[in-house]
Amino acid sequence: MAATIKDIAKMAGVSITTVSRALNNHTDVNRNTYKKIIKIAKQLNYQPNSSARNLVLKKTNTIGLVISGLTTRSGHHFIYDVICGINEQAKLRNYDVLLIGTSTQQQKEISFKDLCLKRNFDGVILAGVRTGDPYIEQAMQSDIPTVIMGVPVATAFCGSVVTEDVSGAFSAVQHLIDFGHRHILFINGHKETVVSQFRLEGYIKALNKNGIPYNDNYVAHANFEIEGGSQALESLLSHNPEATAVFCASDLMAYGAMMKCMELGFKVPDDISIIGFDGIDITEIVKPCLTTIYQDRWQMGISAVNMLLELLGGSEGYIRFMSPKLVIRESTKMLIK
Amino acid sequence: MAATIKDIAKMAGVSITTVSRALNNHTDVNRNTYKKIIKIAKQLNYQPNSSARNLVLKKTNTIGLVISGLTTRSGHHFIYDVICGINEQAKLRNYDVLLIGTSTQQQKEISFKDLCLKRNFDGVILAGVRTGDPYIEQAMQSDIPTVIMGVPVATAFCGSVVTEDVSGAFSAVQHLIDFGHRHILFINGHKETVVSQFRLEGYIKALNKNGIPYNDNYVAHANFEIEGGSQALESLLSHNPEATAVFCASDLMAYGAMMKCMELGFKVPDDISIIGFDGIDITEIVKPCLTTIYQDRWQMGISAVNMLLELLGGSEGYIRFMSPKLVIRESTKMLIK
DNA sequence: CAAGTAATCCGAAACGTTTCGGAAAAGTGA
DNA sequence: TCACTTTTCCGAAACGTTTCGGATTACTTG
Repeated sequence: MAATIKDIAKMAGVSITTVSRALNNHTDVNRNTYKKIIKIAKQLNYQPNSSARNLVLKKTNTIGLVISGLTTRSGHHFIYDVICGINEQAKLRNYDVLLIGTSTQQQKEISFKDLCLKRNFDGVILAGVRTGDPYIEQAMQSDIPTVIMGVPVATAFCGSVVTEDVSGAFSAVQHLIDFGHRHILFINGHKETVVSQFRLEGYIKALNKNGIPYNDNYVAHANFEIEGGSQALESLLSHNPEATAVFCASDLMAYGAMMKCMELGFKVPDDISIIGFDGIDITEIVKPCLTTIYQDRWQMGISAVNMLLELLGGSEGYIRFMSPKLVIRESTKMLIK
Repeated sequence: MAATIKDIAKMAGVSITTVSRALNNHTDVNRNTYKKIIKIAKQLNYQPNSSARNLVLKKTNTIGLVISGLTTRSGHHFIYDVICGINEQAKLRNYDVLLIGTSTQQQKEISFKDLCLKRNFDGVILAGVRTGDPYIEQAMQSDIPTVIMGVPVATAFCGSVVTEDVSGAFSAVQHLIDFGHRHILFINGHKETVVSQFRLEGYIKALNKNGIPYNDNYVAHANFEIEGGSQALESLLSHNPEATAVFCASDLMAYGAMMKCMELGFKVPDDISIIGFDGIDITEIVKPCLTTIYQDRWQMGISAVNMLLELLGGSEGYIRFMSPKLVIRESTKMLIK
């Protein structure tokens, strides 16, 4: 069906070796035969068979993008941009991206190494994993170049890109404190996720720095989604009516919290200030616009690809920290005593 | 490095033929040698080299997911779910998904056929294309099994899954009419997209059916995004202050319109009813919750994969219509005279 | 003109599979 | 025991590339 190198060789009256060398721009092929070969290749609409190529080159130019929890509802707000960034950058660097959705459950059914080996990935980017997910350990122990997103690890073949969650959370809380708030609730993500502990750390740090005692009753764990934020807020507020501000570990939870506030008759930001985390696009749009800690997800994707290519080039893994940025909008307000 | 079939053959003391046959569960291999081979394979953590396999089998078990405009802002609200559906279903049917972002521009740089040939896709799902995009024609003319999303075409190797935009738009407008509205604005998507013409058709149909004259000044074209909806509404409303309802060809534009309404001092739905299209997740959440025409994007992804596999099985392409559903929420209201 | 060098080319092996066409060994029935 | 089948195995070719190691031819240069 499709034209092969043999067809070209036959038509050009040369050996397949010469065709291969011409097509790959090697030096020792005559200018004229080169031209002839290129012309025939064009004419036959020749495209090299990648399977054959990969086989002999032992390189697929494909990176596996393994995403755990790809299909969780609302996941798109965060991971989509990462995917786009990866996709763009990979294309730029001449790599293809093979998308593989997985889950904590499925990770138990097929090992990370098997998953990758079977597909001959040159390297893989692993995202969406939670603490305790098998693939984290397995990736670190395998010799497949891998960059893990969101989990700070570094080995010979394994790097990571993570946001500075501690400082992000810190600046969120500091912002609220700067606005005069002292009773600050914290709706964190689920415990099994690495970022949650860091964000808690940042929360506590900011409190400490400002001489505000940490109160365990002020923090709740939810699932990063709207409903979770909504429920958590209701519970937290009923036990701590003195609170005037809440820091949410995701924008979606922040919206959930905000809706619940309105439902309960509190105005945002007049009665209660709310700050989110992520900087998803609707924060710029839905009123009141959400003050948040913005993560450049697109750039995270780009960085991941770049790091992976460094690993492929032989360098050791490291941790790339991305600093999130405080974006002040309408959902936080100076506290009036 | 990685174990090959040869290694197993050597260890088991049999030929590679036998190993291959055992691994592929052929019948003519002795029960005991079979067991021995399987055991050694496990022990060596053998995974077949897919490049070699693809080469001889002339089949990659990979489908190309070619998405034009993957990286457009806010695109995630729609396409993400489609991707997830495709991903899940492909995995279920034992196919891998290779993601390729493209654009109208890039389509001019490399032909659809070359793009696919180079990667040895078994088949392709093409999404996000606009009328006039080169890949539509090229896909239809190539012999690569392809399903196109959103463009109703059908050839021997080419099918499509599309939503019934006409009836979707019709029921949106009918809903507004049922609520007593007669002056109904329409903020459509850009003209270059296929769905836009169908939605306009549905809009007009509903008007006609109810004896309402069509007014060209009532319809504007925008870019499917928030800002577009916002601008379009302002312009439309300033010229047609008698309007009491607006139908938007995307939820995002509906939100843009809604924001602008609020800004202009109109209440939604009290002063103006708004209905969107798509049913993205925030329509359930952001107040007032948006009445909309819901498209099951996940199911569209699944259907696309299923159709592609039918094409791969040798059947002819056809058009799969998905019916969108009217979901009545808070942004539309009975008109009080 | 001889000898050395540069420019072009090619044969064959290799990559890791699958599979065709048989061959050897073992079992069957008379 | 013989002729036949069945069971179990294997050699070799093929898939479409790349590349090593040389071979041929043409060009220099003194």
